[in-house]
Amino acid sequence: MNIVEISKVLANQTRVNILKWLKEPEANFPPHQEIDHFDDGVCVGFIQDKTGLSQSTISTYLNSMQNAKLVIPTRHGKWTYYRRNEEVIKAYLKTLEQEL
Amino acid sequence: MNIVEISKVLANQTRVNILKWLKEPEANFPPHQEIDHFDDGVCVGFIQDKTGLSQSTISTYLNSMQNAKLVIPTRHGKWTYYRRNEEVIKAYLKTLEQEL
DNA sequence: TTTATATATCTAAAAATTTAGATATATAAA
DNA sequence: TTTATATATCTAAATTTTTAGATATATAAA
Repeated sequence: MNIVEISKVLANQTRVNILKWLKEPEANFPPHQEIDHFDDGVCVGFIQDKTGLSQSTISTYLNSMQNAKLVIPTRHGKWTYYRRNEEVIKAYLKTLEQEL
Repeated sequence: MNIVEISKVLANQTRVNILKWLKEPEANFPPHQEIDHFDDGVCVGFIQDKTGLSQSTISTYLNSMQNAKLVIPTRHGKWTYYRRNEEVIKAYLKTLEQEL
């Protein structure tokens, strides 16, 4: 858990939005077709649609968020679903409280 | 209180260090000559010495931290002292906890 | 097995950040 | 009132981030 690396992720409104949206996938995204739950998160395409940015940009964003361990990817067929990594998010907040 | 603006400040190890050092000026900086307390924080020169970066860089950093309202400057003679703005730091942590 | 679709990676241009030297300004000291 | 010192601002070069088009890869569908 790296404070500066995670802060870099949060230093961009779109990436903050993605993390927020993933808190309540049902409220923020349409239902998936192949899978009837959001247990593994939301597929890249839905996230891309919601941001309005290009596919490659969102893929890059999600990759940086994954590197910082803020999200966890799961592959289902040809889709990749991303969900929040609550443990790391909690650890980040706790560390900020203690050290900052 | 702007999450992205503050996260940008925290996206740099030196700036995070400065905030940490300012939590305990007595432990992290030599005593000031003209003023026998750290109530208004620490002068720019001491902060610069500790980081090893140039005077203009540290001034730029402190300016960005001041714009984000993370620190408060106070002028004493020819020195500018910077201290933490605990209210904004707390508000940032609270907002992150709620929204993130 | 060819085709379509979802996502990742490569590449590169534009924008932002980092960093420091030079200069300006404000104040204190001589 | 000239000089020295502390900090801020200006300028510019180097680096990093942002962003998207092009291409590659993985899987499903036909």
